[in-house]
Amino acid sequence: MARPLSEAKREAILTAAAKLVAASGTEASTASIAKAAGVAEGTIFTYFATKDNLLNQLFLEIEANLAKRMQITYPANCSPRERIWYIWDQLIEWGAANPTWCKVLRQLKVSDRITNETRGICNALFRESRDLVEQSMAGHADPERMAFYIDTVLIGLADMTIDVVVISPKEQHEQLKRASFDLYWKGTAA
Amino acid sequence: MARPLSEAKREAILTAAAKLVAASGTEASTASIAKAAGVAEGTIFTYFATKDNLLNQLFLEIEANLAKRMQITYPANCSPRERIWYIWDQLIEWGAANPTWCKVLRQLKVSDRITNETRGICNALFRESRDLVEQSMAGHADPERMAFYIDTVLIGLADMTIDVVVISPKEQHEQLKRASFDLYWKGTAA
Amino acid sequence: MARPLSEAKREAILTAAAKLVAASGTEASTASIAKAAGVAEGTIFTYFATKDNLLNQLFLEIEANLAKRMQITYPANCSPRERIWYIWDQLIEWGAANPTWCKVLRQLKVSDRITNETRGICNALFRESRDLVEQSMAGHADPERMAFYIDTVLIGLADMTIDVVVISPKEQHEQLKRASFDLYWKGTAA
Amino acid sequence: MARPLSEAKREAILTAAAKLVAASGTEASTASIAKAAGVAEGTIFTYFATKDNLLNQLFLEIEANLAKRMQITYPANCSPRERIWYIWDQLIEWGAANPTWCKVLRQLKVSDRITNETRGICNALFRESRDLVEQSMAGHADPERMAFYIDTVLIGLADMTIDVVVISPKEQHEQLKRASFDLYWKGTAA
DNA sequence: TATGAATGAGCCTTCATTCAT
DNA sequence: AATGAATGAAGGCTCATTCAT
Repeated sequence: MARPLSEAKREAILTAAAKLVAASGTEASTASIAKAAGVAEGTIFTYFATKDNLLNQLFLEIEANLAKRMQITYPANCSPRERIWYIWDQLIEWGAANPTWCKVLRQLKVSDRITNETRGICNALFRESRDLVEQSMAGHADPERMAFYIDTVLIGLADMTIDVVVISPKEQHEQLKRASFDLYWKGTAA
Repeated sequence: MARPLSEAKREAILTAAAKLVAASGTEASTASIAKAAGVAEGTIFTYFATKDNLLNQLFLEIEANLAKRMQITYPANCSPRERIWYIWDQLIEWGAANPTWCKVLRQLKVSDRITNETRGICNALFRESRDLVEQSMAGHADPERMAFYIDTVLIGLADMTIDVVVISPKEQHEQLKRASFDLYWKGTAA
Repeated sequence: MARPLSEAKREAILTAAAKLVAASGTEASTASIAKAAGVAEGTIFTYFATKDNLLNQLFLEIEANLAKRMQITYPANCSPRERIWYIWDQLIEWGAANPTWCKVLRQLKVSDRITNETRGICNALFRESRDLVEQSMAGHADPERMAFYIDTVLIGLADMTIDVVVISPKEQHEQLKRASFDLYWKGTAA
Repeated sequence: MARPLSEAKREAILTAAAKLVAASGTEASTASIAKAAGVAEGTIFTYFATKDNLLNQLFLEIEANLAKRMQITYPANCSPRERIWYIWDQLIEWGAANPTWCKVLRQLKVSDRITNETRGICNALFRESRDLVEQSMAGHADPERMAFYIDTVLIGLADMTIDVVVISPKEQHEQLKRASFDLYWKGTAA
């Protein structure tokens, strides 16, 4: 079969799925997703072979969007600390701007319906950004702890911050962003 | 009284539920839980009125267990830093010793089947420990950021650490515990 | 097994069953009946082998009670019309006094859980009264229609009357009883 | 549109439901109805939202069918007695021709699964016929007893007659119809 | 005997997926 | 390609009945 006709329809399905998975997790039914997307129940299956496939694609799409946001061209003469700050800023702003996607990620990250293959692809998406972070952290943090600081703490702390930002009044956002960045930078100092 | 309700059976059901929810989330079927518990399908409902009730009780039971572990009597002449270290140590050790429960918590925390009432009760369970932490952090961290540091970061960072500890070889545990504690303590310094 | 110890308990179960069957038909659960009777769920089955057995006994008991009420010693020098009137009066008064039992009969008469054997026994209970009625009607009604008048119409018309009486204010009872008796007597005249 | 909802399938389900409800009352399972209708278990629920809904629709459909049969155009110069006779004739013939439906009505009339709304709609269906009956009875019966004669006795007596007709050999039908009509007409005379 | 926990078949309903239109 | 009716395997839960206490 050729590529399905309507990219718009595919997006509509993914958008609807995001809304419903954010609210109810993977238990959101395909029928409810179809309805929210304004398409017929069967149409979902011409764009996604199975529900699991839809969930994996949704996960992938959101992660890809975030990964793209992380691909930053740093200003010239930028200190390592500033670089990390840029990354940090992008992460939090992305989360604040896309709270539904954040919820989806939280739901899907713990679901066994997301395959290891999908998870692998996502990791690859962030490889480049990750390496840039590692370079920026090189002179700052203990090399032995580097993997822990980057692969576990960075995203995790940002996630937490986003969670709080999303439910806080706007005037506190900047301050929270600062607090969490400080925590990260000072905490990871050798 | 006829056969009394068996606490052992209740525990068997909760244990089976923990194992299956850890793996598959709330989609674990009551039938599969019953089977894993070595109990008839109907028996589940003499101990728990509904599946949601079972999930909430499971959540509560695990949180209560953790809360109990947090109730620490500090050694005399203990510095604030050492107090936080004791807390930290308990958290990570609990997680390392109960990886299944950790997974269950992660699954259930994002599920809308856990009621607000249940969440409220759990918060209350940790109130005392939380206040002790706040006292210990009083001279150390910026008061304005205290809530963020304690309510969001402390548990979150510990969770992350546990996740890593659980999948790491034993000889790295101590080192990971140190790394994450350092991160927390240094990061939260005013 | 000897006769169960407590006749009172048996009656309690039947009374509870009557109340619940009147309201919900045979779908009333044995558990709900046990609860209403103030006995344990299992106890029902030491008095009645199965639920169907309980229902049949209930039917039988109520019919027997009604049959007993029908065994009338007529006043001397009583005209046929007056005899039928006595019967009629007893029927309606019994129904007005026992609305729950009436509802139970209506439910159980259409249920296939009441066996033919039970129905046969009930018919036998009314044999004597029936024959008295037939004698009284002998000079009044067309013999060819007698069976229809007695076996079908008499009870049926009385049932209807009872239904109306039960939901009517007391001051209309006498008048309704008269209306339906007139209908029967005049209608069956040859 | 994809496959349209099939009126034939809807009828098949209702027909199967009628057969099984006639025999076993509302305890007839949806699975057994689906099987008897030659349809998948789930299909029942694309035609009827719930089992209760199916039962109510079934009741409604049968009552509507009967109501339609009651809408009679009387021959010109027809005496009141003859009019009632026409009604009577239609009622009994309908019952004799549709014994299963009669049983269904008897089962459902006593079930609390039939809502008051459904009962109200059914009453409305018969309003017109009822008024015609009242006009025909106007010079014949005591006005004070009119409601009782029409709303309670007419249908009730017809039901009884049908019950007997259904189990009687064909050559007795006419005679039974006559007997019950005579009973009604003579019995209701002022 | 009385109790009520235990059982597992069965109930109504939902749901991912298929397929006729 | 799009539709939504059709399917039948689960799913959560109920219930008559059994049986350990």
